[in-house]
Amino acid sequence: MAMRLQREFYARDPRQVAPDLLNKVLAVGTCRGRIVEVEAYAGADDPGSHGYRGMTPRTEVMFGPPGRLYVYFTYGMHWCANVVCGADGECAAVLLRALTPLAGLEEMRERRPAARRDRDLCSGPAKLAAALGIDGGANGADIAAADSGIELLDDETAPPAEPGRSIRIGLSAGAHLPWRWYVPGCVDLSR
DNA sequence: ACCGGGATGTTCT
DNA sequence: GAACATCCCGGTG
Repeated sequence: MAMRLQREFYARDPRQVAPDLLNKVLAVGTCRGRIVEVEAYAGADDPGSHGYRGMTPRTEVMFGPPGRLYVYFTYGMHWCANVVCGADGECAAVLLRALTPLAGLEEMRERRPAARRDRDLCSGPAKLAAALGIDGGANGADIAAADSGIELLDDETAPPAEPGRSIRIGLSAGAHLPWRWYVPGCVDLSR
């Protein structure tokens, strides 16, 4: 029996939440995927965070209450999804970087025609957002609420006892901070 | 396999 | 005007 993650789960430092999110399940409509790669973004301490220079219209959700989705548009064509963490007023989030597809694969293939194999469907932050149909309309969605169309579930698969850890991908500022976690050996990780 | 470049437009300086 | 928490395609070996 899969249980929705409660708000207290998110109301912590994103560097604690991030490894705990490994092997949790993201559900959007009939599509489901198991989280296998994440990155933590803190606010004031973190030059890699969108919120490093303070709140702007784009980053407002990141500074708000935990358990919401922060969805941003990048490179002129891609959406990426974060889970907002920490206390209300703090800037903190965890970027969802890769999933193992579990259900709704046919729908994902339709949304991601460029994916040649199923392991390419969700193996990157913009890929998984596209596969599950997450876009700007989901920004600010409260995934801890009972009536949320987007959910994070615990199906009692424990996170890896020894998760892989590395620096974050694609950053210039804050590139040295080792705030990426992943399921070692998983074939669905990003490139 | 690896590498290089183009797509595309919002956001902030 | 530059940067960007990316992806895809087409080249070469």
